[in-house]
Amino acid sequence: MTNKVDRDKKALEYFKGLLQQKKMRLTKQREVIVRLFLEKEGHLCAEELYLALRKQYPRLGEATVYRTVKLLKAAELASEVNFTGKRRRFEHAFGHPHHDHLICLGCGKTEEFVNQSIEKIQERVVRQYGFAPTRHRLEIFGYCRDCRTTE
Amino acid sequence: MTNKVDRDKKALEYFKGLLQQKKMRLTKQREVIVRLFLEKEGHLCAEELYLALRKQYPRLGEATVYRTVKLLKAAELASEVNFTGKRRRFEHAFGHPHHDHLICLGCGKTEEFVNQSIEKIQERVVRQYGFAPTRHRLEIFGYCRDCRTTE
DNA sequence: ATTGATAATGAGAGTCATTATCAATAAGCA
DNA sequence: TGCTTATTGATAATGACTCTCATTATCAAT
Ligand SMILES: [Mn+2]
Ligand SMILES: [Mn+2]
Ligand SMILES: [Zn+2]
Ligand SMILES: [Zn+2]
Repeated sequence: MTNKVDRDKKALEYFKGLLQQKKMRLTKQREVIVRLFLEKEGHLCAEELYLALRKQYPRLGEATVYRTVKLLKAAELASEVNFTGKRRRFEHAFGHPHHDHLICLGCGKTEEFVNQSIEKIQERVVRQYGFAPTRHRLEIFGYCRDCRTTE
Repeated sequence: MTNKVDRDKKALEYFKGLLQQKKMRLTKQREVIVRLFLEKEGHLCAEELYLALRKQYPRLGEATVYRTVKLLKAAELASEVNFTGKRRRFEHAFGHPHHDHLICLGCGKTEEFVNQSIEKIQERVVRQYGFAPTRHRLEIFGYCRDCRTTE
C-alpha cells in the first residue's frame, strides 16, 4: 500500500530518469511544475499551475507551464481530460490506474469509478468490430447527490 | 421502418414548429443549413457546412452557420461530439437513438455501437453514487480493422 | 571549476475555432 | 404594403493555446 508521498517521490524520480534518457534537461522550472502537479489532487490545467506558481516564481512563463504539462502527458505522468470542451485538464497517471468519471453539471465536482464488467464488455465490443483499442473514456454527466433536486 | 427521407422531413417540420413556437424566424439561411445537415450523414462541423453551402449561396456568412448549428443542438436535432479536442462536430439526433463511438486514430473513421449491458451497468453505477445522469459518452480510441498492424 | 554546445526559457506574436458587435436586411404579422 | 424587430454578414474580439527567437542555463567534457 504505497502512500501518496512515496508515489510522488517515485513519479519525480521516474520523470528525472526519462529526461536523462532523452537528453533533456532538468530545469528548475520543470522541477517546480512537476512537484506542484504531483502534490495537488484533482484535475488541474496549465493556467492553474501557472497562477499558483507565479507568486513564488514571478519570472516563470506561462508557455513553460503549457510545455511542461504536455511533457508530463508524454511521459505518462499525467493523463488529459476535457469535460467541458474548454480547458485541457490533467490528472495523475503515475501509479493511478485507469478510471472513468461522473461529472456534476451543478457543482462541477467529479467522481472517479471503475467497473470491471463495463471494461470487460468493452473488450467484447471492440473484438466484434475488429478494433484494436488503445484507450477509452466513459464520462457520465448529470447531478450529484448534493445537486440533484429531491422531488 | 421509417426511412431517411421521411425522418429528415419530420425533423425539418419539427424544427420549423419549434421556431414558430419560440417566435423565431424561418430564414432562407436556416432552412438551407438544416437541409444540408440532415441530408449528410456522419459528424459534420460548422465549417464543412459553410464551405459546402457557399458555392450555391456565396453571401452566406460563416457566423450564421455557427449560430444555426448551435440552434440545432438546442433543438435536439443535433448532438455534439468532439473526438479530437479541435473542432466541434454534430451528428443527427432526431430519430437517432443514443450510441457510443469507436474512433480510429489511423484513418479517423468512426463506428457507432450500442451495448445494452454497458448501458444497464451504468445505471447501477450511478445509483451507487446517488448520481442523476443526464447523458454520457463512451469513446474508444484505437485502430480499426484496416489500420491495425497485422503482426 | 571552466568551458562550450545546445536545450530550455520568457515575452510576445501568431493561430485556430468560436463568439460578440452592429449596421443593414428581411421575416412575418397587421 | 408597411412596420417591427429578429436575423444576417462582415469584421473585430476572444480564449486557449502554440510558435518564434533572442537570451539564459544545464551539463558533459575538459
Ligand atoms: Mn479523474
Ligand atoms: Mn455518431
Ligand atoms: Zn454537484
Ligand atoms: Zn482506421
